[in-house]
Amino acid sequence: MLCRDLLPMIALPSAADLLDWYDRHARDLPWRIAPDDRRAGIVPDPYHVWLSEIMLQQTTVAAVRDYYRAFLARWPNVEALAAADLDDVLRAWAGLGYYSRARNLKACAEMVARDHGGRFPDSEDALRALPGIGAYTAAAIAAIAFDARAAVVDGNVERVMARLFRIETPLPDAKPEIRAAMDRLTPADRPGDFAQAVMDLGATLCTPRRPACALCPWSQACAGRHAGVAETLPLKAPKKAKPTRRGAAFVARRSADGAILLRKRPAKGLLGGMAEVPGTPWSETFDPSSAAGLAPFPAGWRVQPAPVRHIFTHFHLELSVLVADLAEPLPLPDAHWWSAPGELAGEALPTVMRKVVAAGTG
DNA sequence: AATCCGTGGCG
DNA sequence: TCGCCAAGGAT
Repeated sequence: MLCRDLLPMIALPSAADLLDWYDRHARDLPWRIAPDDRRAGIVPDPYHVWLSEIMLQQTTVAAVRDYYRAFLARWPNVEALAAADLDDVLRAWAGLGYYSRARNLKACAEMVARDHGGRFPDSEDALRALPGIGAYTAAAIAAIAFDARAAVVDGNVERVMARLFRIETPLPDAKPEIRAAMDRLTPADRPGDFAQAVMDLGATLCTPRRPACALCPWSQACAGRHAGVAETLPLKAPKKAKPTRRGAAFVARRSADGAILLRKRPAKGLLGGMAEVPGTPWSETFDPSSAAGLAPFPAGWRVQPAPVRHIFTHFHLELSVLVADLAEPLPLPDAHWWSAPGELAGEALPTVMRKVVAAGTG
C-alpha cells in the first residue's frame, strides 16, 4: 500500500455530509427558506434572493439585516422598486456602502420590470446580463431561487475549497481551480442549500482565523487540515499600502434652526449620487493650513480641533472640518439645499459625511 | 489585469 | 492601533 505509506487516508468530501450538517445547523436568516421548509417544497421569492444577495456583496450579515427588512417593507416587489425614486433608494441605502450597488439595484429592477415582465430570469447567463449581477450573484440566484446546479463561489467558498483540497496557489490565480472544485462538488439535488451550506460553513466554522475543525463535517476529508496548513489557506497576493488623502469640509449652519447646507455628489464614482457638505477635492498633496482660504463663501469659519478620519477601500482620508454659523440667509448655491436637524437622518449621507456633520455640530 | 468602489467588527 | 476581511461588480 504505497499510498498509505506516503499519505494519510483522506476521505472524499461529499455534498451529502455537508447537507446533513446544514439540515441541523443552518442559520436563521430573514431571506432564507429553512432547510425543512425548502425540502417540503417551499420556494424562495427570487426578488428576496436577489435583494439579499446584492446587499450581501462584501457586506456582513449583521450589517445587512435591518436594511433588508426596511427595503422589503418599503418596496415589497420588483415592480415597486422599479417605480421608486433613485434618490429615495440612495437615502435608504445610506450607510451600507458601495453605493453603486444601490444605483445598479434600481437599474436592475427597472430592467426586470420592463424587459422581463417583472420576473427574474432563471438562467445564469440571463441573470449575469443584469446590472449589478456578476458571476457570484448570478450563480447564487440561479441555485437558491431556481434550483439550478450552479457553482456558487464567494470568499467563503474560496477559503473552504482552498483548505479542503489544499490548494496552495495564491489568490487570485487560484480562482479557476477553486471554481472547478466547487463545480465538481455541487450536487444536482438541492444545489441552493448546498451553496448556502458551504457559505455557512465558511462563516461559522471554517473561519479565516482559528477554524473550528473539530466541529466540521468535512474535517476527515480536509487535505489542508491533514497537512496542518488549513489555517494558512488560502494564500493571497500581497496588498498595496493605502495612501492618505486630505481635504477640507465646510459645515455651514443656519442660525435660525441649525439646518446644515448640503449638496449632491456627481452621479458616478466615489460615493456617487450621495449627499455631502461643501468641501475641497481630496488629494495627497492637500495642505490643511490652506483650508480656510478655500471656503465656498466668506463666513466666520472656525477650524475644528480634530480632523475626521475615515478609511475607504483604497485610501485613508483626513478631513479638516470648518464650521460657520450663518445669521443672514444665504443665496442658495446651485444644487445645494438646507437640511434641518430633523431631516438630516433621512438624507443620503454616507458615513464619512455623518462623521463630518457630527464633528461640526457636536 | 489592475484598479476603483464603503463600512464595521474582529483579534 | 492596525491589518484583515465580509454572500463582488464594473471598467
